[in-house]
Amino acid sequence: MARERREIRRIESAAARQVTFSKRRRGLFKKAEELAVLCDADVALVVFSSTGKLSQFASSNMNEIIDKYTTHSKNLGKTDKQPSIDLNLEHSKCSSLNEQLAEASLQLRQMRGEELEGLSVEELQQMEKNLEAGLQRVLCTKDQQFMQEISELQRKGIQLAEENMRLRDQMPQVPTAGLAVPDTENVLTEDGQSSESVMTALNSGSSQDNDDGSDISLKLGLP
Amino acid sequence: MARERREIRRIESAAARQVTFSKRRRGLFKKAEELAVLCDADVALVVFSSTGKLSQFASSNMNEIIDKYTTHSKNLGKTDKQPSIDLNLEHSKCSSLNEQLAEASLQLRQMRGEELEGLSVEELQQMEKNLEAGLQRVLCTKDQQFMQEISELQRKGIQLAEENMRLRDQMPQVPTAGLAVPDTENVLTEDGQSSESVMTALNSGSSQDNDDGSDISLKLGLP
DNA sequence: ACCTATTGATAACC
DNA sequence: TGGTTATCAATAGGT
Repeated sequence: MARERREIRRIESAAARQVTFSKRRRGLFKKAEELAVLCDADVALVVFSSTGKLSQFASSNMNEIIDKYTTHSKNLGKTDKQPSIDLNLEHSKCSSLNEQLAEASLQLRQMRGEELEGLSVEELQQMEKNLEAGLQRVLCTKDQQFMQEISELQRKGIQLAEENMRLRDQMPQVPTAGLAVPDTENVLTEDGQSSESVMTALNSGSSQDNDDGSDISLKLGLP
Repeated sequence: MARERREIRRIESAAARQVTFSKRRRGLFKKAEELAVLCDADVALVVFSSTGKLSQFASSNMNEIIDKYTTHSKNLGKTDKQPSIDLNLEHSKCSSLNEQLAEASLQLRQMRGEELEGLSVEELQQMEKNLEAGLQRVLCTKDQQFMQEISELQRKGIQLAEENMRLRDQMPQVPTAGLAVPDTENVLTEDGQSSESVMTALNSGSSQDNDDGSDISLKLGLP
């Protein structure tokens, strides 16, 4: 319902998923409340985000509604009893967690290339796709961090060069023979960065495009 | 949202209320499911109509979600006492499992390239290595399965060809004019598969080649 | 149950 | 996270 129709399947980008979650959750809760008010219904809504955060809505009292629900569904489900309901709950939760954990670690092992024997060709192709996508994102992130580190080093280098220059100025008796010191070039900006360092960072930043053949050359514009 | 705006307050007419309830309930459940799918969230929705009829939706298992809910809200809501040592044991087991599960799913998400922001360059490099290794093994396994499938198909093809030859020997009165082999085509093999089904399998199998560069061409050495 | 004018929700962008 | 806008989706009222 917006600029463009969206397919109803898991949003891959974690950031986009989070944004959509916030917006749609708000909408869902609003509609739940409207249904409760308009139609005099008893509504309970529980949502766990993919990061495990809980949101809830209940038109009356959540626990009452849950009780009412369990009572209703119990009529079809169970004749079970004795050993303390709480303990049963905990235990089933444990089992469920155990299963989830087993599944998750199987997936992890498979992503590392272990225990692939039972998989179909289609599943293998899917894994290949996922691994390649993950690898791409990892490479991207790594490159970004490299670039960041480089910018930082460049900044420090220039700072040092300026310090250097100042020191030389204070010692006019030392002859600055040879290649050195184009002096007045590095002019300080407010925050202490020189205009040159900013330009260098910009240039290295735009050179990022191929996956891992990053050939970043580090040049400290040393005087 | 329609011909006319409707105030959000209880609908007095029972008939109109019922109609609106049906329509809006459907919409609400749809949106609940969409949120669950799009955002990978765990959603539970329980609705009692004003006449007491129950409707429910749960993205996974209703009881599990309710358990998770009660556990969560217990942590904030209550000064609960000593719920028996057994229960404490179970609970600590649960917590540990929960932590492990959280860790495992974080790793999975990171292998899929999400939530990489906090990682150091070293960690990223390690992940890159793992992903590449996993990818290699997946590709290997996939190729093996392809080859296995191909061998199997070749075996069956040869079997069929032999069968074919035998049949022709037994029917010398049929002139093998041209390429066509009318009506005697569907001859059962030992395991009950017809030759036609095998040919179909061969065709569909060999059409898979362009995603990883393996271009295996299948030739049945037909007599 | 179906139809459509209209309102409401929201995807993409900032 | 919160605001804006162009679009898509839900639905109120009528048939």
